[in-house]
Amino acid sequence: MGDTKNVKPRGRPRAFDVDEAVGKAQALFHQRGYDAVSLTDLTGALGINPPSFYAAFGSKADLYGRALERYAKTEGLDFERLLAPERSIAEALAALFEAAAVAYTAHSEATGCLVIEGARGGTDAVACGKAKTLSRQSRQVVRDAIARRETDRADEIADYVMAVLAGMSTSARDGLDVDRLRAIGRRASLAFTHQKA
Amino acid sequence: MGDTKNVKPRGRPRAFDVDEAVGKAQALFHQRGYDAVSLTDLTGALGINPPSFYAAFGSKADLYGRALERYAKTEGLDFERLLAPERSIAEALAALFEAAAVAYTAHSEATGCLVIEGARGGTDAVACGKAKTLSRQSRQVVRDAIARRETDRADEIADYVMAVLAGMSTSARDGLDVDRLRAIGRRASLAFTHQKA
DNA sequence: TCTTTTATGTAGCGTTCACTACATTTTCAT
DNA sequence: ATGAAAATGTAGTGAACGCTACATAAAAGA
Repeated sequence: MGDTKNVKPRGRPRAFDVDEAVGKAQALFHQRGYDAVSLTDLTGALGINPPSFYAAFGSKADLYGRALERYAKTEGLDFERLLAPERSIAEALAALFEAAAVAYTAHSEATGCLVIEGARGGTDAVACGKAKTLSRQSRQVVRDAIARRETDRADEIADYVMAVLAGMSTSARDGLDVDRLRAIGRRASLAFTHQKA
Repeated sequence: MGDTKNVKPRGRPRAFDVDEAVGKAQALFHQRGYDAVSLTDLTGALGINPPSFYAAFGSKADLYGRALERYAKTEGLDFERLLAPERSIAEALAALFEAAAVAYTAHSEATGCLVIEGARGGTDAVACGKAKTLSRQSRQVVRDAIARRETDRADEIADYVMAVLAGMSTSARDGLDVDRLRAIGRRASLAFTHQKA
């Protein structure tokens, strides 16, 4: 089972590992952002030449798309789990912000959220659009999870949650350590630990 | 009094108004961000040619610096006033977030905060540094204003305030209208309306 | 072996970028 | 009038960008 490269494809075999390359690209994009990573940077880091790059990935933006997907699977926040329905909203969001604080500072040279930072308009509209799509999907997941508990306030709370995550991502990129980021997250979840109005 | 252009400088007079040009540049940078505004965009918008541009402003990054300063003076949040010591922390921060909601959506084509968005690492390290300097100054003003009331928690609260402002700026750029932004600000200030622990 | 298929390395494409050399024009000071 | 000073328009610089033409190398199928 699993249709991973069992049959040999036919022609000259690829001299580098594609998945590994996507991982390296993900790290570069996360460190410096899409615009600040040039094709020369990428081919240099992968040890390949431009034709091999384009044969394997199509374009810089396409590779970015694969890096985003890989990030979402391997390092992105698991919203479904963190916002599981057995927790109260207060507990769930406190857990979410705590997880964000840890995740956004996990790699000292690649801080913040790749998706959130990528969704900010840069020079390339295609690349930015890919990140925005993922960001919207995340928002939808968050919104739906909240709606199970607070149906009418779901949109408003989702706005707040996305804003807090964006603020924490910004702060992480600004150099705040995990403890200061955690404090921001705890402060942000105070909005739910008391009131009801 | 005031040493505004009274004495005529000597040579050929400038064919355009420099301050007005800084204003146009400020608007362009605010709309698209530093990297996405090319010199061709700038000279086109100002109706001048590159030599006039460089004679007047020195470099793209220098003009950006002047645009940032102009923004801080004309459209930036007046932290000193908003965080005036006669208000409680809860009142002051609620007022700050309310003002941010309005300011960040005041121009439909140039949303968010120019300083915060500019401080995110782009391609140009010099331009980014100028924005970061202003951002740090703002943080210091906020921190000092808070310290007058909550001396030991000033840093932690300042982290939170800057993160909220960054999140609101992100949300504004994402297209949220003033009401949704206001709701985020109100939710964010709930952290201060109750607790004391 | 011989063809087909795919990936590779070399070299360079066209475009856009921020920025300038240079001659000219317009002003003030003498 | 004449020279100095400053800004202008024309035209183009070198560098970096994402990307590609093309011949060659390495594998599988016939």
